Amino acid sequence: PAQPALLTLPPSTPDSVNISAHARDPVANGTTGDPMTSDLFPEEDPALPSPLASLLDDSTMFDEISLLALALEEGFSPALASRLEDELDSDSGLSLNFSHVPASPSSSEASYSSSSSSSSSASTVASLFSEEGAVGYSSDVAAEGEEEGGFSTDLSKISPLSFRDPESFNRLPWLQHVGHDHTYNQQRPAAAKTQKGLRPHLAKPYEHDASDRMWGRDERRARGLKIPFSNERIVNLPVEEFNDLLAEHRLTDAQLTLVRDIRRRGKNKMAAQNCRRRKLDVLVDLEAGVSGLRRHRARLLREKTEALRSIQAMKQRVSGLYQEVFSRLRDDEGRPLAAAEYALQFGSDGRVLVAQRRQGSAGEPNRRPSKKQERRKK
DNA sequence: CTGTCGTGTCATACC
DNA sequence: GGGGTATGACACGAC
Repeated sequence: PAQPALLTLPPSTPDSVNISAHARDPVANGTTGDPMTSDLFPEEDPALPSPLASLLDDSTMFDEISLLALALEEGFSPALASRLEDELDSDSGLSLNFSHVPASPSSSEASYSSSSSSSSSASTVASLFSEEGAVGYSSDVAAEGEEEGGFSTDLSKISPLSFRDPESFNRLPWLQHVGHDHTYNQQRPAAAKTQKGLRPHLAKPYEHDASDRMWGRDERRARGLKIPFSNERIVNLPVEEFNDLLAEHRLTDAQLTLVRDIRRRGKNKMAAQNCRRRKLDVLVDLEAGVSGLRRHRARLLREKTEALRSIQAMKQRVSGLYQEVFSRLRDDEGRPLAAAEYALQFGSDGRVLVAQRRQGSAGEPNRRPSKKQERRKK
């Protein structure tokens, strides 16, 4: 015998009357609108009147919950997942599947860059993506490039978060198959290409044929025009030294043009490499952001499901209390009230009224005239 | 044979 | 205005 003590009712007022015969007067049933009461009866189930009928309409809620449960399987539904995938895969020209990140600026890239790139562009990159943005592009590093490819084998420093560090980026295990060597401005031993036939992707100082071809082109042109210094110097020398170099040698217009072209192309080649690496960085960051948002979304869905369950439990509890209260009500002759004919109304002032249901309309109770009874419950 | 990838180069905009 | 950088677009060879 649970005590229905959850309903707090105000004292009886002059408006309060007991249920009587004329309470069932059909004439009065048509009127509505006691502003102090709210109609909370279910219209479709007179046998189960409930003050939270509208909320107890579970047809949508359960659907929602079941959908949520489905969505929670992996944080989101397959449909949403595929939609996300589609959105993510759209354009960009680059795959988002970074389990096999294809492009990898080689470590020797750093050796190829001039100090100038670490000033403006690198700082811009750093501000956008990482403090480490494009570090390592100093002429100091350029000296290290002499080690022919510069494939360090210090794997202990490898970290998945080291994408932005060109050195460690290149050392990532899943990138190690990319053995391109971009020390284009250095003379290479002819033997370098001989490794290609054995293990092309793992050959240490493997030189990309395309780069060889292109670099060789300028190299040949330079030789053809008898440029008296190396292309490496042409590209990597600081402006002042470069101008000094040009001043030292009396160059023809053709030579001058070629030298400036070589320098421009070399600079742009590095810029392109940096640009592509940044693009990959952006994609990595975006993918991390997507993962974070997916986790966040899954958490919110879990919380929502939990909240819905809680609401459902509360509704059931209230419904039970309603039934209990109603079952204890009696008319003037001591008979239990028929749930099909009467229902409880709850006023905003805390009053609880027994109202007669509207004739013809199964669920809608009569309001004002049926305020025949108001009882206190303790 | 075709598609993809990596790269160099060019054109262009911008600083 | 020259030099450098950033980036989209394109070409090309490798795979």
